[in-house]
Amino acid sequence: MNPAKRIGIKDIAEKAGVSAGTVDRVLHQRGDVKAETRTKVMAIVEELNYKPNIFARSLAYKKERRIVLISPDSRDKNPYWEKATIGVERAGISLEDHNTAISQIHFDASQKDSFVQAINQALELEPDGLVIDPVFKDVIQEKAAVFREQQIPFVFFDANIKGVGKLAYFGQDAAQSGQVAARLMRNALADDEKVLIIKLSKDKVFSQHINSRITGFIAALNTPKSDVEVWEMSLCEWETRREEIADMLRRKPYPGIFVPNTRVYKVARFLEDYQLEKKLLIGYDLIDENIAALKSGGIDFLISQRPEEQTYNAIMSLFNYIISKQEVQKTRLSPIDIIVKENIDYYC
Amino acid sequence: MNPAKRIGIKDIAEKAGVSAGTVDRVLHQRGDVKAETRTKVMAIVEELNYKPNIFARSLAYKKERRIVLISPDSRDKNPYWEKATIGVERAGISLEDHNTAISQIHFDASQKDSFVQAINQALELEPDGLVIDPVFKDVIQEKAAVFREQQIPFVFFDANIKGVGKLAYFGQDAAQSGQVAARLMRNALADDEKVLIIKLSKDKVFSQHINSRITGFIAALNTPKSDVEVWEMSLCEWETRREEIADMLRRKPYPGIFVPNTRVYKVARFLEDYQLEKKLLIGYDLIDENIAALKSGGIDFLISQRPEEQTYNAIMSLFNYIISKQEVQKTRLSPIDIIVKENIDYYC
DNA sequence: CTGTTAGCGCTTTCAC
DNA sequence: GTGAAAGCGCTAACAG
Repeated sequence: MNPAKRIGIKDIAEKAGVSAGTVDRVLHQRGDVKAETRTKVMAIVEELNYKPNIFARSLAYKKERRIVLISPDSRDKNPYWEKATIGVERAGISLEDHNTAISQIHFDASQKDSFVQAINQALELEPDGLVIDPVFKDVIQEKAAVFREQQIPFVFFDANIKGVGKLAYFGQDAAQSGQVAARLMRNALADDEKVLIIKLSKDKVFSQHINSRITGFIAALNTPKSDVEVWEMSLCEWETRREEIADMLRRKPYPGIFVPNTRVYKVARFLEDYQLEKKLLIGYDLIDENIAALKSGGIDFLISQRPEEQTYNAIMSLFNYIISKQEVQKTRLSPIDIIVKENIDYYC
Repeated sequence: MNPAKRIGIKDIAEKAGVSAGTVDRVLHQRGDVKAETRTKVMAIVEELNYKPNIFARSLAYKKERRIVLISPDSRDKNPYWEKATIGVERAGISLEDHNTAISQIHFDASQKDSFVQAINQALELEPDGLVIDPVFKDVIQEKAAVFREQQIPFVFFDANIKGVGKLAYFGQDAAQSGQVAARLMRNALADDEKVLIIKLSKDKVFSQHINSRITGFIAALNTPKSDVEVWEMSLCEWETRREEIADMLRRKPYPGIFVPNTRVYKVARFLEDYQLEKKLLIGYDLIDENIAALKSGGIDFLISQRPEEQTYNAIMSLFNYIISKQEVQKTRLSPIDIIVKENIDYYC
C-alpha cells in the first residue's frame, strides 16, 4: 500500500540536523527546546506527515498508566451497569499490552456525598485520565476545575454536562430514541388507536434520560394529546395494585404500550398473566428478562443503548488521547438499535 | 488490575533454564528443538499462561506481511462494494504500524475465468493470507488445495463455501434477514393484507443471497401462499413497462412490499411518481438513494448488512491469526440492523 | 538546551 | 540444538 518506508523519529532528526532525543522533546513538549529548533522540527514533522508508531511508543514508555472510571454501583443489580462493566473489562484487556490499568470506583447514585468521595478517591490514585458518569452536575462543575488544574483529561459517559471542559461524551440521544419508538408505533398502529406510556421505577424517581425519551416519543407520535396517556408508578405500586390495573386495562385497552426503560419485561409479564390484549409493546435494553419476553412474543420491540460499547469506547478514546494528544470528537452517540425476536441474537 | 507484572519470554526462558531464543523457537516451531526442551517449555508457557506482547512482536518482526483481498470489481458502481472498500481501507490503516500491507485484486463477477485469474495473480504476490469473496464454488474447491499446500490461510466474506478449509466466514445470514423483514411486515399489516415481493436486477440474475432472503421472508410471514406474490424483472423491463406496472398496482394494491436487495429506491420512486398507495416498503442496504428515500418516507424500513464491517473484521481476524496462530471463530455473522428514518444517522 | 545511551519484549542472525 | 547479541521505533535518564 505504501511503497515508501514509513518515516520515523530518526528520519526527522536527521533531516532537522538534531538528535532523536530532541525530536522526542518537541513532540511531547517535554523539557526545554530552543524555539528555533522546535519550529524547525515541527515543520519537518508536518512536511513528512510523521505518524508515531504507537506500539514502539507503548513498548518504550514504561511508567504504568492509570485510567479511573467512576460510575454508580450496581448493588441493586441493575443489569444496565453489569453490561457497562463488561465494556470496562474488555477495554482493560485491550490495554494490558499498553501497560495501562483501569480502576473502577463506584458511588451511590442517590447520595451526592458519595459521588464527591468517589471523585476524591479517584484523584488520590493520580490517574492519567478519568471516565465519569456525571450524575451530579454541581459537583462536576466544582471538580472539573481541579481536573483542569492537574491536567487530567476526563470524558463523560451515560449522561452529559456541557461547558466544563470534558474531552468527549459517550452516550445516547434519549429524545431521539423516543422518536424511534414512535416511528415503530406509527407504522403498526392505526391513527386512532390509543397509546399508553408506563413509567416504572423503584421510587417514582425518573432520570432525565427517561423523561427525554418520553418527550421525544410524544412529539414524534404526532397524535392528539388525548390519545396518549402516561402512567407513573413505583415498582411497589405496580405489584400491589395489579388487579386494579388489569381492570383499568380491560375497560380501556391500549393497543400500543411504551415503557421508556428497562422495566418493560414487568409489563409484558403482567399482560400475559392477565391475558390482556396489546398490539405493540416497546421497551428498552437487552437484559435477560427482556430478551426472554421478546423471544416469547410478550415484547415486540426493544431499543438498545449499547452500554458495553459506550464504556469501551469512552476508555479507548481517552487512552488514545492520553498517548497521542490527538483531539477527540466531542460527542459520540451510540446507535439506537431496533431489536426484534428475529435479529436479537446478533446483539447479545 | 494485575498487580503481578506481566510475564514475558524471558521469564519462561529463565524458568526453563534455556535462552529466550529457544523459547521463541518452540513458540513458532521454527528450527529444531530437542523434543524434551520443547515439551518443558510448552509446559511452562501453559502454566504461566504466557501471552505474547503483540506490539513487541510487530516491532521486532521486520519482514513485511501482505494480505490480499479478492473481490468483484465495482465498475458498475455498486455501492455495496464501495462501502466494503472503505472497510478495507480502514483495516489498511490499522495495520500500517504492524508492517502489513493490504492489496486488492478485482474480478468480473460474471466471468469465471476472471476469478481464476484473480486468484493466480494473488498467489503471485506471495500473500501471508487471503480474503476472498468466493463467487465460483468449483474454482474455490480447486484452488483451496493450493492454498493449503502453500500454507496460506484464507477467509471468506460476503458468500460462504463449506468444507474447503477456510479459516472463517464473515457475512450475513440472508434467510434470517428475510425473517426480520417478515416480522416488520407482520407487526404493521393486518393478517389479510397482501404482500408483494419485487425482485429487481440487471439481467434477472439473482444471487443465492437474494433468494435466501425471500425464502426466509415467506417462511416467516406465515401467511397463506395466495397472499404473497413475487414479481421478477430486469431493470430494463422495470423502466420500460412502468405504465403497465402502475396499472396492475392500481387494480390490485399491495399494502406491503418487500424488495430483497439494494434496488428498493427504484420502487420507492416509482410509487411516488405514480402516487400509488402502500403501507410498508422494506428493502436493503444503506446506499445514498435508499437513505434519501427512507428520509422522505418513500421507504419505511431498510435492513443493513454492514459491508464495511465485514471486510474490516475479515482482514483484522485474518491478521490476528497470522501473527498469533490463534484459532478464529468459524462464522462471524454481522447484525441485521433495522433502520428507520429516525435512527439512520447513527448507521451511516 | 541537546546528544548519547540504555532498554521495552520480541525476532533473527550468527556463532558454537 | 542452542546461546548470545543486535536491533525494531521510541522514551527516559544522564551527561554535558
